[in-house]
Amino acid sequence: MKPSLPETHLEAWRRLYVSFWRVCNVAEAELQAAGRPSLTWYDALYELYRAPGRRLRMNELARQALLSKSGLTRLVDRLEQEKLIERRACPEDGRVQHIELTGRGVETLREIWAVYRAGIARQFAAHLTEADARDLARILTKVTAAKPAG
Amino acid sequence: MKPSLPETHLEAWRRLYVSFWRVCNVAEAELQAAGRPSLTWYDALYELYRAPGRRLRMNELARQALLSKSGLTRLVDRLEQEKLIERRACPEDGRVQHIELTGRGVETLREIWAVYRAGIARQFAAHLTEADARDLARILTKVTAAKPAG
DNA sequence: CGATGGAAGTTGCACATGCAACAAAAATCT
DNA sequence: AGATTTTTGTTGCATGTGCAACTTCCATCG
Repeated sequence: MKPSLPETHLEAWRRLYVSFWRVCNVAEAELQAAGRPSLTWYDALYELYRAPGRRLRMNELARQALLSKSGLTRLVDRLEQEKLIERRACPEDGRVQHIELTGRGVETLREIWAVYRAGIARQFAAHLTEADARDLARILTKVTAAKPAG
Repeated sequence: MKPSLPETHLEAWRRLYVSFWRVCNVAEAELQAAGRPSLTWYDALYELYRAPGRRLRMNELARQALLSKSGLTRLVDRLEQEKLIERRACPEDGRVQHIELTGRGVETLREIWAVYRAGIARQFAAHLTEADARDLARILTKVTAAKPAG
């Protein structure tokens, strides 16, 4: 199977790639300067925040936070140490750990978000009109909505 | 300064974020399955390939490959070990190292690109019309063209 | 039931990366 | 010229991450 990749599409990917790193690097730098945790913690806390009951199993969280199983184990170790989450044994399945966001976790999530949000606003949103943003979201939804398979 | 970040813009960022990781994760997995180096190597080799004379100084390469100075030192160590680049002392400035892409480096670059390209085509480009890609590139250029400052 | 197979998380290890401290060389200043 | 400052790249250390092997528990099948 020969994948077709016209120059226009390639150029779009390049721009997306650079945009992503531009925003993330700035945000990471600002988070560190502000003494806040990194975007990795944000992603994990945010996924928990969105989840029903503010908790997820390790497996689900790993997939949504884009980490490997082992990577997540260590991340959860750190989050637990900071009392941002709690590990709860699942009564129905002895293998499963429920990771539950604490109040302190929500608080930290908001602190990170304040900084992250500012970075997105300045490095990204400030350059886009309302129409731009709408188009962008519409087009990229086609990518994200598709099955991740190959 | 209060940064404004309307919901539309935020949604656009979220889609971009997920799109990026989707493509990169798949590409990384496929590169590893194919026994090829990672995207980090690709980025470095590609920047060298684009550069006039196919060489750059450590500083420039670090900035373009989005790595820290020390990170790049180690990366260049590995690339040199594989004979994909060569370190050349700069005759005009004793502090500077010119990093020069070798023929073998170009070859490896093409090998990585074949796999990477397929990933982009399937996970990204396949979902976009020509007009989508054009719009995407046009809009994101506004982001990438802006000064990275804050 | 007991045995086999599979799934969920955790650990050992290797490796890649960033920060801070450093060495060497150039630029600047007096 | 000599001293100070700046720039460029490299190293020590700490940290974060993935893969593979392992443990524990559940599911399935005889």
